[in-house]
Amino acid sequence: MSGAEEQPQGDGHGRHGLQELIAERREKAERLRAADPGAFPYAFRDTEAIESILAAYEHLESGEETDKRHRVAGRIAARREAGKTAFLDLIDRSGKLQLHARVDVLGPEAFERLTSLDVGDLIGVDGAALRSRRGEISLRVDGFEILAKALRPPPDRHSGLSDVQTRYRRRELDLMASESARKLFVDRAKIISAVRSYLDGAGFLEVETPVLQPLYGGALARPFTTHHNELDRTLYLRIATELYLKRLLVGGLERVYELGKDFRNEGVSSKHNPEFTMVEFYEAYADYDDVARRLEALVRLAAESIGYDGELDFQGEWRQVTFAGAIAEATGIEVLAVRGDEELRAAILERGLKVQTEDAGWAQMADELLSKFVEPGLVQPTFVRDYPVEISPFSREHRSEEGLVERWEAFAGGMEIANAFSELIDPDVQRERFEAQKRLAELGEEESQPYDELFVQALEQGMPPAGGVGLGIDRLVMLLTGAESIREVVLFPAMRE
RNA sequence: GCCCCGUUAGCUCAUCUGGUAGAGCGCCGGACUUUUAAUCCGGUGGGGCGGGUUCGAGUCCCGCACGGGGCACCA
Repeated sequence: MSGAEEQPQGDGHGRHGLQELIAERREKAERLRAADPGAFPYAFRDTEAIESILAAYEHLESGEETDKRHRVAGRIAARREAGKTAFLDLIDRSGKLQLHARVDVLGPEAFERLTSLDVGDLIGVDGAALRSRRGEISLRVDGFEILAKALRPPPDRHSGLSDVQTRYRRRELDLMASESARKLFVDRAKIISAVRSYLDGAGFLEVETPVLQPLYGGALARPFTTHHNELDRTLYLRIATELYLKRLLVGGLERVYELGKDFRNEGVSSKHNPEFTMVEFYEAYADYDDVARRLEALVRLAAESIGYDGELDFQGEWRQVTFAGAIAEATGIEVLAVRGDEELRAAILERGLKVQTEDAGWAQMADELLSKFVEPGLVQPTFVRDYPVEISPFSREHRSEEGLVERWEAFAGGMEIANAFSELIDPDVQRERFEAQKRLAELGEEESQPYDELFVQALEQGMPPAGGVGLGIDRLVMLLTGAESIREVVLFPAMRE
């Protein structure tokens, strides 16, 4: 909001701009304080959620009144006056309830005080349930307290906020104006709760590992860099929790998960926010097929938790395709038959596919073929399995396919939502993978893995065979709520200044 | 980083080729004891920022900021 709010001096015109609206509301607040030192109490207790009141009186006939008293608190969303009676709409997190104010119930002074409130003000109400003649469940106002004055007018109550800029930067306005926005973030909370509930129920231990890390790792991405003054050292905001969680398996915690923010210093888009929420879970004595079953069960539970009834089918086992097979089906290129930079480049150019072939190795090109020509078509939940080793530095070699690793990525709605491996547990192979990443770094690859000696030493202590999964929570929420942009499911998404 | 589009009242939107910027909601005053986008009468508020062309710019030109979509990178 602009801070440049100059007052036109003493010319008497220009009366109802924003400054004048605020001034009017401020004067009203002052009058309320002056008239009643007890105005704006510090608490209003023993309220019920509007949702539960609505549910309790479903059976009432139109025009029927009760003497059952309830207390609710919330924001005034609308006001309809009709002489000596008035209706107010009150909203709380759970819903909207109509209030019926009558001068014969409240007396003229309180009635005047109530009807002179502004849309946006917060009140607490005490009253009896009824269903109005027009059929709406309501509360007759027997008493009320003004809890807070809104000095600024709320967004339009019919059309709400449609300017996305304001919706994201001023999420509080979006939430107060839009029931669907409120519902989305309630759903997000339910989904996260379902994820925890599944993992807790399956014997996984929730843990917390460092966000500030001396060395970043566990994914291929550029980090945010920061500095600790007292220790005088560079620290990185984590890009993944992978390496620390695997060290916990070495330590014997056997089943662990962490749900929290990762940070990647890369572009923003409708599917990417620089800080995003990820859950990673690791299971000792399991492989990538075992954890695929877990992901299916976890997502199914999350979908049920919000009553998902969309197009995607999360029942049963999801479809499975192989990395190479999916690419062959979509492009006609058998990537495993042209396993060299030049050979694959030639095959791509021959078909005239729009793929970055300059300065790109076999694995990068193959991965781009997948994300460009396969991923958008993966609408129903699908596992793509058995990736090339070059782009999977922490994944265990495939038990039967040369040059591949036991890794899958899960896709749904044309978007990647999860990534998993049979974890690499052999320290010597892990050293070689780090060496290979180091060579890539020397060639200028910015997203290569730094060598993590402590991690390798941990593997040298003996790590159990394990399956591990990373699931993007924001994308899961997008999928289950039908949101088209990650900014819709993140309360305060990253924006330019 | 590149390309295209957008930015007008507190909110949602209009404004033909350049010529005094309109509406609904809101707000203020009045009427109304079952309204729900309540209604009726009267009043009220404005061109993202910086330059340029022109007698005159919301409108044409240049630059900037922010947003949206696409491309590139990524989960």
